[in-house]
Amino acid sequence: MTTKQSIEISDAEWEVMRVIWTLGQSTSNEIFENLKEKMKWQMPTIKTLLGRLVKKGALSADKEGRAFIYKPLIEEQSTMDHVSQLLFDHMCQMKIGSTIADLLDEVALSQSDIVRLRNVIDQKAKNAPEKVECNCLAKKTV
Amino acid sequence: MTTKQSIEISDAEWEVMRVIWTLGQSTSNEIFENLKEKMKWQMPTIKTLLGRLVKKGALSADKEGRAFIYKPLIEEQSTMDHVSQLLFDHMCQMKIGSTIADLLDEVALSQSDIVRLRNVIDQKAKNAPEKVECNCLAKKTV
DNA sequence: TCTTTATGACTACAATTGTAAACTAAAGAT
DNA sequence: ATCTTTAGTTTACAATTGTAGTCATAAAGA
Repeated sequence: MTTKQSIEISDAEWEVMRVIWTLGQSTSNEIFENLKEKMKWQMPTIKTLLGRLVKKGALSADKEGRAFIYKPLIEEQSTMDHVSQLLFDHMCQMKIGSTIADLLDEVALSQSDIVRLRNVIDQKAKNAPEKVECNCLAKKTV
Repeated sequence: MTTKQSIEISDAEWEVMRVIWTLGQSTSNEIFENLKEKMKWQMPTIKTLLGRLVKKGALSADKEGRAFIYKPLIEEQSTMDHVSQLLFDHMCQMKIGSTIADLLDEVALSQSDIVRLRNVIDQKAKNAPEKVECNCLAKKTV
C-alpha cells in the first residue's frame, strides 16, 4: 500500500472506499449489500464508482472466478489525514483552533482518543504563540 | 447574518469568501488585488465566482457608484464549523479521533485555542466510551 | 453444448466547478 | 455630448461528479 496522497476521492466514492477499507477487500456485490439501503444506489452506480476508483489508483481489482475482488491501494488513516488537512489548508488559519474545538464537541471519542488528543495538545502548548495571525489577505508589498 | 447552513461553497469560491470575511466587505477590485498573486486568477474569474456566490446567497451586492460592495450573508466561523462537520460525517467514526489528533499536530494553535481545546476534551472525557464502533457497514438485519 | 444469468464495460447525461473570453452599460474625462 | 475606461453580465467550455441504463461476455446450470 503505497498511499499516494494526490488521489482525489469524491463523496460518493468515499462511501465505497469505507466499505472496502473496513472489510479489507470486497466484491461489487458485497459493497452493494452494504450501501443500497444507506445510499439508495442501484448496482450500476456502484460499478461506475468502482471503475473510477480503480482508474484513479485507489483500488486494485483481481479477477476471482466471475467477479473481481477489490482491495484498497491507499490507506484509510492517511487518506483521512490528507483530506482533513486539505480542508483546513484553505481556511482562515486564525480560526482553525476554534473550528476544531467545535468539531471535537460533536464527534464520538474513545478514552484512548482522549489520551492521544491530550498528548498532542500538551506538545503544542509548549510552543504555542499568544495569537495566530489571519492569513486570508495578500501581504502588503509596501 | 442569517447563516444558512445549506449553502455549498466550492474551493475557489472559498478563497473569495475569505477575503470578504476578513475585510468585512469588499469590491471586486479589492478581491482581485488580494488573490491575483496567490491564485493566479484573471479578473473575469473573480467576477464569475462573485456572481455565483451572490446567486447562492452567500454574499449581498450593493451598488455603490460604479461598483458593487459585496458583504457576507453567512458567518465565517459557522461556515467553517459546518463544512468540517460535513467532512467528518462521511468518514469512519472510529478513526475520527486519531484524524483530529493528527490534524492538531499540523495546525497553528494559539494559547487561547489550547485552553479551549483542553476544556472541550475534559468535557468529553467524562462520558467517553472505551471504544467507538466503526460505522462503515450496514447493520446486519438478522 | 446451449441457454441463462451474473458481472463488468461502455455510454449517457445533467449539475457543478474552474477558468476565462466577449459583450454591454454606466461613469468620468474632454 | 462623445469617447474611453471600468465594472458587471452573458456565454463558453472542458473536467468532475452523481446517478444509472444498456451492451457484451464469461461462468454456471440444464
